[in-house]
Amino acid sequence: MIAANKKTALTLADDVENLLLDYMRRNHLSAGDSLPKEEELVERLQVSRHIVREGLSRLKALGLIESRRRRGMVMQHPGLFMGLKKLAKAELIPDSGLRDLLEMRVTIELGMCVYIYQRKTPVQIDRLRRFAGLPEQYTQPKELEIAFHTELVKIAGNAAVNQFSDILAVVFEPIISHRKLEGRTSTHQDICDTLESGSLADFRRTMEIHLAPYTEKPLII
Amino acid sequence: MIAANKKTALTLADDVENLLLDYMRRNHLSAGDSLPKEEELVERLQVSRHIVREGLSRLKALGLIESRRRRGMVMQHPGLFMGLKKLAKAELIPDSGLRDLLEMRVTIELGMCVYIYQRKTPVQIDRLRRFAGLPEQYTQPKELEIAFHTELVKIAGNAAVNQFSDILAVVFEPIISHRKLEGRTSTHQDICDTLESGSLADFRRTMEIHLAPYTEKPLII
DNA sequence: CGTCTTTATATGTTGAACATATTATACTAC
DNA sequence: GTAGTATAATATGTTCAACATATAAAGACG
Repeated sequence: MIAANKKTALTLADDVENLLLDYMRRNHLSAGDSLPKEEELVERLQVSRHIVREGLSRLKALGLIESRRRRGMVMQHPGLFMGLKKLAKAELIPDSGLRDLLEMRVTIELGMCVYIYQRKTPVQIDRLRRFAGLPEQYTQPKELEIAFHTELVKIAGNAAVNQFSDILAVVFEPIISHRKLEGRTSTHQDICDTLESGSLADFRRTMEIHLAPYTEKPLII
Repeated sequence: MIAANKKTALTLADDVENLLLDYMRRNHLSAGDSLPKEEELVERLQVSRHIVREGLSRLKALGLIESRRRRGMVMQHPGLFMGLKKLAKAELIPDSGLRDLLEMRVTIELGMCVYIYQRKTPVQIDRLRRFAGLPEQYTQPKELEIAFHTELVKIAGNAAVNQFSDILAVVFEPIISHRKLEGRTSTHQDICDTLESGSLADFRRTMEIHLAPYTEKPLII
């Protein structure tokens, strides 16, 4: 198990990127704080302004900072899945990745049933019902299916899961097989009903039935 | 609900980043393919080389490409969670985010029980046992706890989940409360045993008991 | 045919300069 | 003194023109 197949020698911009990340960590910077200005970084790191800007640019790509003229580079609340978001939007995730992500997404929803049930409020259920039974609002039934589940999982109130779920909502449409969904025996209406007035066990069972087409063996495509 | 609080006018580097992503999508580029060389991009996009390099640098930050001297920019299989990985390594995820991620991670493991059980092999179980009962290999019991669960979830064979789980393994150690784990009634050995020779229901119940400290109400810290 | 040398090429790095938006300051008017 | 406006200062945005360097490809040589 020899260590390095890594030929790629570290470039100066790579170093700057890491040094900036390290600077943020050491100084416990959080959203709203600013980084030293480019000129100062040039002096402290002893590299050209160009390289500094490349390093900063990478932090922008990660959604960590935003640059504002005359104010400098200010930190943002980092989106946990910014990279995934860009990959998804650019449709650069290979099919194998999409399948894994779909399995992951469905698994999360199933596992989150407990929290959804625990943390539900009447308002949220009302809101959810709007996505449950009004297909005429959407041209494609698939979109309705996705929107409903995106909304459902939001009830659990887990911010990380919500970001994840929102991003994925865009990319699943093409890989969901409509035929597989037709045979199921529990509807979105049923889910709303059991969530509102059933037991946790009822709700979970309804969800399991509803998601069965996704969890069965040869997973779509 | 007025639309735009977005003051940040798009910079040229932003455009280049998006154009490059779009170029990859349109041409169905995947790992191994190369992008046009910088000089060519300069001509086609009519911006300075510096700007082109900034755009390319951002794709590097996302792990989408790697630059090799004299060969150009070649695409990599994109890590789905490259952004999260960098945030985690730099310890830039706020505590609220870590809590959500831990809940997400535990939820996934619980939901993945079915697949773990379905896809297990004797070899994997043997490997898992190495992390189950040999605390002397680790200085901190917490590290053992994390390593075991990281290994366990790998049996499901979901690449996306594996990446996610590997990244998170590094950051959870500080936020896991050791005291809460002490009272539980199912051990890593029990998990191995039921996975090997119990029913799916047995395995799932053992997992639920084991993960109970994580799923109980006031989630750590 | 294989090994070494040379050359061409794409990325890596630097410097100096100018453009531009926006904050901060100074100034005017009421 | 406060409000509104003109002015200057400042940090980021952009460009151009070089030179450095690693390395893949071509050529020379045994």
